[in-house]
Amino acid sequence: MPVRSVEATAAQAQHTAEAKEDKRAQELPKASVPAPAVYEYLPEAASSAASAATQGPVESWWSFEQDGYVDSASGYLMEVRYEGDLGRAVALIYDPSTRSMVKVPDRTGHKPYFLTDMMINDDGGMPVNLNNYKSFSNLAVITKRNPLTGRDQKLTKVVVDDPLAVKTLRKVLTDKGFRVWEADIKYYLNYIYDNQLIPGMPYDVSTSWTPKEWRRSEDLEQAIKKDFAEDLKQMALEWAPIFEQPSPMPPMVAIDVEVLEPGEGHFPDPAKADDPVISVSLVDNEGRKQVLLLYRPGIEFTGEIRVNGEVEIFDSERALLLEALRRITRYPVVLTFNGDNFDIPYIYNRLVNLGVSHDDIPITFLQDYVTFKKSLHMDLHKFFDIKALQSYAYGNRYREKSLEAVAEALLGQGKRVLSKMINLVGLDELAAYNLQDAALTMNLVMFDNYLTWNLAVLIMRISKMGLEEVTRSQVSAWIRSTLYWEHRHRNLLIPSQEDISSMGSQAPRSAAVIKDKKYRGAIVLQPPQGVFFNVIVLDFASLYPSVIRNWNLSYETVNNPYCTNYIEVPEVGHRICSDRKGISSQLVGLLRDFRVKVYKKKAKDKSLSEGERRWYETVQAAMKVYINASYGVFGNEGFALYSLPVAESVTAIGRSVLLDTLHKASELNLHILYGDTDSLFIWDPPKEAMEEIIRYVQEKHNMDLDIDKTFRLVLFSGLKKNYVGFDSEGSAVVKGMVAKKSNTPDFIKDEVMEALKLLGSMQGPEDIEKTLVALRYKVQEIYNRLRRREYTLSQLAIEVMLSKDPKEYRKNTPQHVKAALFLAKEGVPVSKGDIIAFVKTKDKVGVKPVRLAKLSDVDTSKYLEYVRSAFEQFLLAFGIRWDELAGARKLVPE
DNA sequence: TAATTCGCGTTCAATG
DNA sequence: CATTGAACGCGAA
Repeated sequence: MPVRSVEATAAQAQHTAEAKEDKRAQELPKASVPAPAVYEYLPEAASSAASAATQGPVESWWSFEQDGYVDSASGYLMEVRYEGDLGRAVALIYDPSTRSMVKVPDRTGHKPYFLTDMMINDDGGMPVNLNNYKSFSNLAVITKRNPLTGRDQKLTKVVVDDPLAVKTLRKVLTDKGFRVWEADIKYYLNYIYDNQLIPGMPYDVSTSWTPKEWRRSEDLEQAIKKDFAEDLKQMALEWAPIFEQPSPMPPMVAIDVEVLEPGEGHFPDPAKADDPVISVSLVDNEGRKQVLLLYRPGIEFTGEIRVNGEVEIFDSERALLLEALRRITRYPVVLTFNGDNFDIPYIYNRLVNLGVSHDDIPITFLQDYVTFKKSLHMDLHKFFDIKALQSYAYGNRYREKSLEAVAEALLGQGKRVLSKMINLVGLDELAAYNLQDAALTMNLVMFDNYLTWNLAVLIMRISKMGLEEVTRSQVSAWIRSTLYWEHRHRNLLIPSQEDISSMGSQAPRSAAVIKDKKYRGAIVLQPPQGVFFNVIVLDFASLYPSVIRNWNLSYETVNNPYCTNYIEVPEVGHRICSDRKGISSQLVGLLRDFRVKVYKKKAKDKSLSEGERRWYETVQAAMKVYINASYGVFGNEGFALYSLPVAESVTAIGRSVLLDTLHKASELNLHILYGDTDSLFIWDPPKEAMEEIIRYVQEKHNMDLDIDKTFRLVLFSGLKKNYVGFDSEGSAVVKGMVAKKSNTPDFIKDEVMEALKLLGSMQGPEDIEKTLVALRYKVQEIYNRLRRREYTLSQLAIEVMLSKDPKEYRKNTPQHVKAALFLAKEGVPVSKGDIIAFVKTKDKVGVKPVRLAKLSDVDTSKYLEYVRSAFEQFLLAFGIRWDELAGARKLVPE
């Protein structure tokens, strides 16, 4: 939803919505447990404002609070914004000594600008006259090194008074045929880059920025000087403090808002805010829990539910909202779950509807999100939607990005279930429900010693983006930002995509295996079919990042005609410059070395405290997210430094390293069973040969080949990316199998896991026979249960995610979409990202949403097919087909 | 405003 | 009605 229009709509709605003020309560709600306080709204500063809060326009409700602007500050830099009213960048600084947020408008005189090749005439005049443009400030001649040519280049800096003017003036110049650079960078990021600031770190700021007592570690600096590559030492010393400095710990509050629902199947619209807010909850990181309720005739405390928090009842919705807002904005950091799209705009528009002036509401609508004038807003819905974090930091533990799903997966705690429609529940139940949501939101940031918060802070420091930006953008924006900052650090011109693509050939030189892909990826060896005892899995530690580092891969080092010395990439033939170090190669190398040589060790160092170890664990996790994505972004057309030859070279080198290692392995008479991208499965190897191959890879390729797993037993189905390994404790590692997939019904997953226990108990080949007998019995049992309908609907449910809105499916209508459309018809809203649970039915459509289905609708034979394919995958390892095991005739139901 | 390719299983829908 | 390629979702790396 375009946030700007929210504001406009609210403004228009303003005069229609007045005079909706709730009548004074005729009676107080009945006494309940705990006894609620009934408040009349009394602002702290002026009692004369008390009546104003419930009638007529509010005069200076907000301005009696300090606006927070200061000339100088000392504390953690959390965000930089551009404020149009001031016409300046404003830094938000968290000051730990007062535990508050202050705002420091720029005093360094920084202004928006962009670069062009239009040079000033000898007489000082301009080839294109920009003086007529209102926001034009001045021109300056500067010199930057062009990373593509490797040469210094004179450029004209076009300085303006307003970031919007960058857009106008760049067009003026490009229309005249001049080239422009760095015109797409958001102004506040330019401010950070030009001042070489590191968000998340402490500063003293007044007319200039000075780092404030950054923590250093003597030991670490020694280690860097000793262990890091020559070209990275200086950079590493400069970077080290960002991993050592403790993270800021400001007071935080999580909030959640409940609104009266407009009717069955309809949801409140934040753009209109027609329906009253009936409850606002605040839960902070020091244990305070508050809930502000709206009095409604007929809705009372039942006394049945204990509310774990302070409860207050307001007879005026406006007073409730203003008071809630007053409390919320005292906190430097505000957390929500979906606050960008719901809670915050709702509060804003609702207050406008209730007659409060825009200027009196300390909420601000920025370009991409909604926040507070003097506090930061972190929307966890956006944060947990960041794919790189989902997989590398949270281990893919959640799939759906709802509060319910994320909290259940990460905290083991769900939302409260309402006993009836929210409009009708008693006030105690409403309060408990509302509080629980805010508490879950707070916990998602605090669990595991503030893992989420610390991750955000570390990524701020690495990416050089403010908290609000970093928690709302994907990994490619982080990497772009880090690289831009490094370009400024080295006085390098940031090239345009066109500069990069026109430098050398961008055409792919390898054919992808899958159609519609741009270039070839990794090798997957064909595994055998069978049962193998004693299997060692070797894998390359961070193969692709190591390739990027060792081969000096970067957008400016690949196919660069300005280079004199080259190394050719095997198979694809791209030429890698060896004259100088590539910037992304260095960044990836730096993070990789920090992670491997320092922080993975520190995370396990028993001489450190538990708290320190957890911090370093988070540090290494943040680095992992970064380096793992570093290859992929170069293959993404949307990435600012997109370079197909870089991505293609990475995979080509990866393939050649794997193949060479494979070749060496066979020379050593090692029996390779399987391998995928960066791994090799070796059958019962002699120890010496293993040591030999590890040494070989180290010397020949300068890469770490590690023993990743030692399997007592591996079952190969004969399919790629599909096997089960058992370690010495008998616990199973299942890869790729039907039984592992999230869209497989639970009863199958459970039954397969049971069966795997049988298999895991095999000690040697002699046990195979009797295991098969047990398996046969198990399958028969499943069949019988299915036939007798002993599994519940939820065990039979198939859960599939809508990758787009149901209406967007044009070519096909998959089953989960059919079920989703069914739900939509029943008034249940369904949209992109939702997980649809359905069962297979005997009717013509063949599917039904679980919540609308009965056990008798279920088509048993379809489920038997599912069971078959799940079991067949590991039966294949024994060379047995399903029919042989189950006896085909017996298993045809009905 | 978007990290990549490789591989498998199920289902849809076009084709005859 | 059988066959087949494409669409789709999900996982491995």
